Amino acid sequence: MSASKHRLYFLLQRAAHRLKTEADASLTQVSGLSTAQSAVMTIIASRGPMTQKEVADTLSQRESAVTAMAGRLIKAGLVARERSSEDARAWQLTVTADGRAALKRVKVAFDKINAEMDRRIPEQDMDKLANSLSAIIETFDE
Amino acid sequence: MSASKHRLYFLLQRAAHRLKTEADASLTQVSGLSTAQSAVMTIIASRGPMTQKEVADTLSQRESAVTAMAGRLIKAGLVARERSSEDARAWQLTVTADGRAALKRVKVAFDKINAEMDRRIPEQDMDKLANSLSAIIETFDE
DNA sequence: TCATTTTACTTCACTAGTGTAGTATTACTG
DNA sequence: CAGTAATACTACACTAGTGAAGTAAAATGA
Repeated sequence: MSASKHRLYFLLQRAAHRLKTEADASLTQVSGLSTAQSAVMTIIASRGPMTQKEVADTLSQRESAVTAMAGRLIKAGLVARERSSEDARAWQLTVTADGRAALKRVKVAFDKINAEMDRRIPEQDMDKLANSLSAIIETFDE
Repeated sequence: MSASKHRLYFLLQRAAHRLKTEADASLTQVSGLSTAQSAVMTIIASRGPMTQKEVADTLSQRESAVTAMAGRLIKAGLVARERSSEDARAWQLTVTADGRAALKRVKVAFDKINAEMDRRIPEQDMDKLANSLSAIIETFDE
C-alpha cells in the first residue's frame, strides 16, 4: 500500500510523539534531563567541542532553537561555552562533568526503551525500519 | 541490528521532525493550516461532532493541548463548538464550511508529500514501515 | 438520596521548536 | 584593500505540546 493509504504521515508523527513522551517521563525520573537535552549533549560529548551551528545542522534544526537550548543547558550547569579562538562570532560548546554524569544515567533509561522496542519488533523489521526512516530524512533534508 | 545500534529513537524523532517541518511549510502555502491543525480537523470532519476528550484520546494527547488547539481553530473560524445536549461539561466540535474548504487544499499538499515518499520507499517496505510504527504506538500507548 | 469519586474542560508555567529580522564578524571579490 | 556578501549567533512572536492544580457536572454506591 502507498503512503497515503497508510496515512503514513500521521502514523509517523504519532509514533514519534508517543515514544518521545514516554522517554521524556522515564529520563526525567532518572536524570532530570529531557530527550531533547540528551540529544544535544550526546552529540557534543561524542564529537567534541562544537559550535551551535554544527549542532543545529546535525539535528536539522535552526540556530535559534540551539541558542535557546544552549541557554537552558548552561543555566542547568550541564554544558559550558567559550568563544572560539579562530572565530569571534562562534561559541565552542562542551559538556560539563555534571552533564557527563547525567548522560550516564540517561543511558540506562534509553536501554530500557530500546529493549521494549526490540521485544516488539523483529530484528529484520528493525533494519528495514531504520532504512526507511533514513530514506525519509534524506528525502526531506534539503 | 537492535534498536540501540540503529539509534532508532533519534532516527525516528529526526525523520518525524524533518517531515513535519517540510509538510508545515507546504501546507501553510496552500491552505494557511499547520499539520497539527489539519490532523485535528481531519479527525473531526471524518468522525462527526466530537468532544475534546475524544480528540485528545485519538491523538494520544492531553486535554489541555486540545483546549488550546480548539481555541486557535475557533478563533480562525475553522472549527465551531457548542455544548453537548447530554453532558453540560462537554463541547461538541464541528468543522465549519471554511474549515472543510481549507482541508480540500490540504489534501493536494499531502498528496505531493506522499508521492515523494512513495518514490523513495518501495511498496513492501512501506507496509513494513507502517506495521512497525503501529507496533511502536501500541507498545507505548498505555 | 446524598456524599464521594470520576470526568470534561480550563488555566498556568514550562520546554521546544519555527521563522523573521537584526548585529557583529569573517570571507570573498574586483 | 575596500566594499559587499555570507556566516554565527541573538531576539522576538508565534505554534504546539506536557504536567499539575483547579472547577463544575455527572456517575456511583451505601
